[in-house]
Amino acid sequence: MIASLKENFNSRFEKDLLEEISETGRLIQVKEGERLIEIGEYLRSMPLLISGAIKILREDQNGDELLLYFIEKGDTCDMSLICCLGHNKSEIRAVAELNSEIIMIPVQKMEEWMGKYKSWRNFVLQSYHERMLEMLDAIDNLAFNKLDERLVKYLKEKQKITNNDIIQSTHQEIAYELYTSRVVISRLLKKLENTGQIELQRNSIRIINL
DNA sequence: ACATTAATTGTGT
DNA sequence: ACACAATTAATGT
Repeated sequence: MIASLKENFNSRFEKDLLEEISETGRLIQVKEGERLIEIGEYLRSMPLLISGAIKILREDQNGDELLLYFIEKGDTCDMSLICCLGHNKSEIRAVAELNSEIIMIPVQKMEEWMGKYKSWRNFVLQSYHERMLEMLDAIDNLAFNKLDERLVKYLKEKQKITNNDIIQSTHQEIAYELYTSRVVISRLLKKLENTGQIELQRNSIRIINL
């Protein structure tokens, strides 16, 4: 566990902290599609992502999902940070996008470390800041209805987390994540194909140049 | 190997 | 948004 921990967080955390993490955290493995956090749940530990990727979703009254953002290795889930600290219910759902490894840290410890380790405090604050900016960006895109931009961003993110130029999803799945209809996605993808940025295949999309 | 069905994608209204 | 055609994948016989 120490090894995988160091791989991702070595530069960020001091030695003592790394040790404490490996002592108190437990390493769990999740399979693709598994739900980590459900809306309304109380969180008693916070996740550090070692490998893989997690997607964070919001749900509306009808039970429809909207993709908020992805978490990659080396990140944590900021919503769960807030929930833990405030002892609130989760406002979001977390689903594993890929098979992933996660270290779960109990709330008490993370509170303790906030005072004890500067690197921990910085990590928390910085990732919180990053996510905040990303959220603002997402809100902009929603407000101005730039669906094509959202789609491009989605494709890029997916390319990044899978480390693969070929994206394995149907138009329907993408539409569901971006909260639109399949037809809209199909048309937008077609445009991107015509401008030579992607190549469309059945059940998959190849990214040429975004 | 073939036929049938279901799912995915493209397009016009 | 809806309807439908065309294409492809999945399944059973």
